[in-house]
Amino acid sequence: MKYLSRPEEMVLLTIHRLDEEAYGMNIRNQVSELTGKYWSIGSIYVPLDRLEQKGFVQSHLANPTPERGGKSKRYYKLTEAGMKELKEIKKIYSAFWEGLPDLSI
Amino acid sequence: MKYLSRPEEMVLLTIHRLDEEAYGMNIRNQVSELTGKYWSIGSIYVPLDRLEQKGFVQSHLANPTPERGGKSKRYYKLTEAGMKELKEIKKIYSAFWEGLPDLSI
DNA sequence: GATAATTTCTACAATATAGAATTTATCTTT
DNA sequence: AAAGATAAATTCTATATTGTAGAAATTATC
Repeated sequence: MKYLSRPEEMVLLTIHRLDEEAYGMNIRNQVSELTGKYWSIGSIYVPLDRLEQKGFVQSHLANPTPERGGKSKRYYKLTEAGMKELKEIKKIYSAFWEGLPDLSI
Repeated sequence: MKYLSRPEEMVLLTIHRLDEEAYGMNIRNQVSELTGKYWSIGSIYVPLDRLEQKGFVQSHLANPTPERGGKSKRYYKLTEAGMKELKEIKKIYSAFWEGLPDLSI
């Protein structure tokens, strides 16, 4: 795509928002909350993988926590490129939305 | 998709912006101008068709004009559903962007 | 051993993107 | 004034990429 797709953008913004708490399931919860819709596991993890492939985020596996349950959390953070991409898309976006009757930003 | 894709959104906003002058080639020119990038013919017409299938725009073929050249223009306008969709996406979008360090809307 | 929280993996559906082909009007030339 | 050249626009089609769902696997505590 020429730009971040919408799910990619939502996930990327959510990683930024969650900061130190940005791991898969948490991201999913936050996206669900902000949109009010159901997001399948894949609809979060697949974009996450692709964002990492494109160099917009970096991840690392954390050590197990004392809470019950499974695999270690994989934490994500934005890279410089990721931040730059967000700024780019915000600029373009504003150009499209500005000055429209009934819809000004 | 859960929401308008980004190209769909750009095309839809541009139709709204161009108002009475919203036909394919004109939409393409405007999108190219606002993004500063190349947009192929298909990358405009395919989303246009899908927007119409989904009921977000309506089109009609105009009569030939006195200028030289080919097929009649097909003009597009937003439907009620299209306008509603834009408002919906704007609301969601704001929720994701608001209150972020370095990126507030 | 059961259960829980998380990630990994995989398949299929939908959308993005490019550009050739087609259509149909005016322009140009004779 | 007819015939071919040219131009503006749309329609069509194929391939690449992205979206979406959920089963399977992993690994911790109860």
